[in-house]
Amino acid sequence: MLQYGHVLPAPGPHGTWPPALAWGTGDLTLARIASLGRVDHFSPGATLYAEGDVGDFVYCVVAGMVRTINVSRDGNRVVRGFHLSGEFFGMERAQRHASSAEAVSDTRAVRCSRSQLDALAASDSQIANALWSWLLRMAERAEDLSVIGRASAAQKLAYFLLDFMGRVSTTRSIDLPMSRTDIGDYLGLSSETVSRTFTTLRRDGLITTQGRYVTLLNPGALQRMSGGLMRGPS
Amino acid sequence: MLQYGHVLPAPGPHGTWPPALAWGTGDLTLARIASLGRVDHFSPGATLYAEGDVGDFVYCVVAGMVRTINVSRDGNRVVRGFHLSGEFFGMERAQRHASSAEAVSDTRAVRCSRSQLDALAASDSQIANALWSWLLRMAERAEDLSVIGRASAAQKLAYFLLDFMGRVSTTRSIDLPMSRTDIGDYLGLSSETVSRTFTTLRRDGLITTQGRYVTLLNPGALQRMSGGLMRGPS
DNA sequence: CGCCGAATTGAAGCCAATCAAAGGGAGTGG
DNA sequence: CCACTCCCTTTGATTGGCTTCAATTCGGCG
Repeated sequence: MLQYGHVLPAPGPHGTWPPALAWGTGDLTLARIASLGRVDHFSPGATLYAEGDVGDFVYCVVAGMVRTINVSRDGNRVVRGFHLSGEFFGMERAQRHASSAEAVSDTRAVRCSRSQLDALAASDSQIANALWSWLLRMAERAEDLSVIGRASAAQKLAYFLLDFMGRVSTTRSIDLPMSRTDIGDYLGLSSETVSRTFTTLRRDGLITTQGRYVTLLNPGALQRMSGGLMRGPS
Repeated sequence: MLQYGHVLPAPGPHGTWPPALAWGTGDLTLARIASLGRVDHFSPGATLYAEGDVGDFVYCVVAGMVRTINVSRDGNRVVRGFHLSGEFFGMERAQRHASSAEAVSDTRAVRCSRSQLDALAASDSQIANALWSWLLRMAERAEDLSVIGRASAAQKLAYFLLDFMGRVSTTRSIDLPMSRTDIGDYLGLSSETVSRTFTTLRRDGLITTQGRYVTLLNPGALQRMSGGLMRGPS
């Protein structure tokens, strides 16, 4: 993180505020972005880039899922974010990547240089909008995360599920290809606690699970449970 | 934040990256900022503005300290930040303030409209630099806070003390006018735990305290204790 | 079928929150 | 000047939630 969202002051030198919020990952924009560069394939666990790598590139997920992570000196792992189809990642302040990026599931992602993306955004307002939406999302998520540290395991997981539901689908079923450990390292919980909390939510009739798929039976209750951490359906 | 792009050298689509990092709150800039508007005085506990207030104003602390806070529906208080002399606050994305601002100690602060500040920053590169530094600092602190949720009480407090030492003084003595409760609400701890942790650090010979003043006897040990949360001396 | 990693479940320990009480320090009024 | 009060801090005791360690089950794949 610490990508543009935290730092960029305005939606462009003379843009309106807030910018149109169409989270412009419709097929058109996604296809156009994908056409920017070569689409590479990554198997689960593959590394797209490592922390400290120099690279003036920006990435966009075309299919699958990518996680960005940090590993501290003492071996603690922090998952900074999960990135889904149509979402950008790898934009950072410094020239070196502050996080590593790994494929969670079978993933196709396109890499393009910043200059390319700049040029594209300048000529394509849809892409510019998509980028802006992304920035706003990053900023909001950063703010959420600063609050989520105080929350209980159930609150954190409820937040996590609602966040994913909002991002990934129009239905109440979501695909969670990442492991419990990944989720735990994202929310600041142990994998066992994540598992236990899933069990609790299941027992309380709030969700059902079948393998990687989770169905949110009662998003309203989850919303209430999350304690208003979510900032609207975004 | 997110409103200053028309004036500052946007690092986004068309700017250089990263921007120059001079943290330009030298006396000159501070004096110039203070000369921008009327300098108001606030007694401890006084409210500068409240969450939800509409106000197209930006603030800069001239002397004293300001805290920005949120109170959730169920009464939980979160301190978003402490703002010292020369630091800006009140810049927010929306037109309404997302947090309340209160004076911690006797405080003098200058308020100016965004348009005024824009104009000033456009004509004064020192002030533009100060604003940029402020944005970067905010970004870094946001990132720190997203990690600090995972830390132990001692790690959090060590981080807090080091952060303040870096901001407030060139010596190892810092003035902490805020209450234990304030610190706790900032770090996500109870006031009792903050107090206990101070006691522990004192007993271990890492700090001494006299009233509001804390002396860091062994910053290196605190640094190690904080687990590398701090990102350099900023 | 058997293997291996992940998920689940159980039991114990630890850290911080909470409840409760005692100890300063500053300001006020007698 | 002293006594009193109020608020914050400190310390103690208990509780609760999460982590850790450990064992079992589940699911995918050769």
